[in-house]
Amino acid sequence: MSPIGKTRPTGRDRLRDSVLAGDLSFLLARANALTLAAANAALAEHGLKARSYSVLALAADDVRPTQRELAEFLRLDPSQVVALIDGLEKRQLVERRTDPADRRANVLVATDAGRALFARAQSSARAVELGLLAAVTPEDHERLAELLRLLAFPE
Amino acid sequence: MSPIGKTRPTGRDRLRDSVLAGDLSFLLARANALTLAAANAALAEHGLKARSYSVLALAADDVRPTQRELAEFLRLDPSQVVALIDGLEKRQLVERRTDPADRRANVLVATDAGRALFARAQSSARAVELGLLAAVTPEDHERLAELLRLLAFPE
DNA sequence: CACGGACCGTTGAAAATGTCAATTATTTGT
DNA sequence: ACAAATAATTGACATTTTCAACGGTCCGTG
Repeated sequence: MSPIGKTRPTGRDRLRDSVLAGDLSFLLARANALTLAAANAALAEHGLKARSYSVLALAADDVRPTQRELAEFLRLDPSQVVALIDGLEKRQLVERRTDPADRRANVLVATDAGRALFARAQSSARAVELGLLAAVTPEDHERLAELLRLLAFPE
Repeated sequence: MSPIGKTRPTGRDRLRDSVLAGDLSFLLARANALTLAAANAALAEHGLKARSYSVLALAADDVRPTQRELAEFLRLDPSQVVALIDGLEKRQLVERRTDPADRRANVLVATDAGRALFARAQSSARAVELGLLAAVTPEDHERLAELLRLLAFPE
């Protein structure tokens, strides 16, 4: 054994060998930051951001979520959901329908224009996602999604 | 084949079967949101947040990063790094040393108090991380980290 | 050597997001 | 019928993000 302690990689990216780089929270945060930036850039041409895209996706998917469900699913404050839907509704992409089963609640549905825009936006989003996953083998795509699901939806 | 279209899970969590739930960006965002909240809660007792913890970690690890390196590594604006370091420096956890090789740049080093606090904070952070990974098998921990690294550090 | 252009950290302002408490309308349980 | 709980909304406030401008320093070229 050499008596010398840690050999310090003096190169470009010494930081990548720090303890932090093994930290799951950090890796998640950084991966998320890059992904989010790429997604927002790609969605901009459709006048969307990741947030509004998510809301539109759920509306277009005929899930008929209430605003509360949206808030919890997207981890947003209910008041942010209000603003988000206001924006989409003003553009006629989405409509609030009062839930017949509970007149306090609104259920979100997409208009035809909303569905059309979502279809276009989705293909942009998919393209970006494939680009980000370039270094990951196809079978690992699903593995990654599975593992993330465990973190994203703890029982 | 049944002529009926999509069978709609009418249960608690129909949203989890939506197209969005297969979206990597969404899973990353949600996993990150939960993880970040848990980390912040655990770090609060040490007067830290995920951000300041990350900075302290790099300082304590003797990586001697410049502020610019910190900004890029943590995906922050350089001005945010200034504020972050100001906070830690005021608490004497960290010091700015002007880089002898480039007097424009500051290099960040941890004080003894900073190292001590980091050691304590790190064990809180690890405990939280293990809790979040409860549903993931130990060998998948590393697999997940590997996959996230590919996203977090595209060559 | 001197100069211009690039780069580092810092400041400050503006925009976007996040957090929270209060309000109205409705539901639910008793 | 009533009290407590819940859905959406509003408005206030804090935190975070984003950006442009500035002084000090470095580097390459003339």
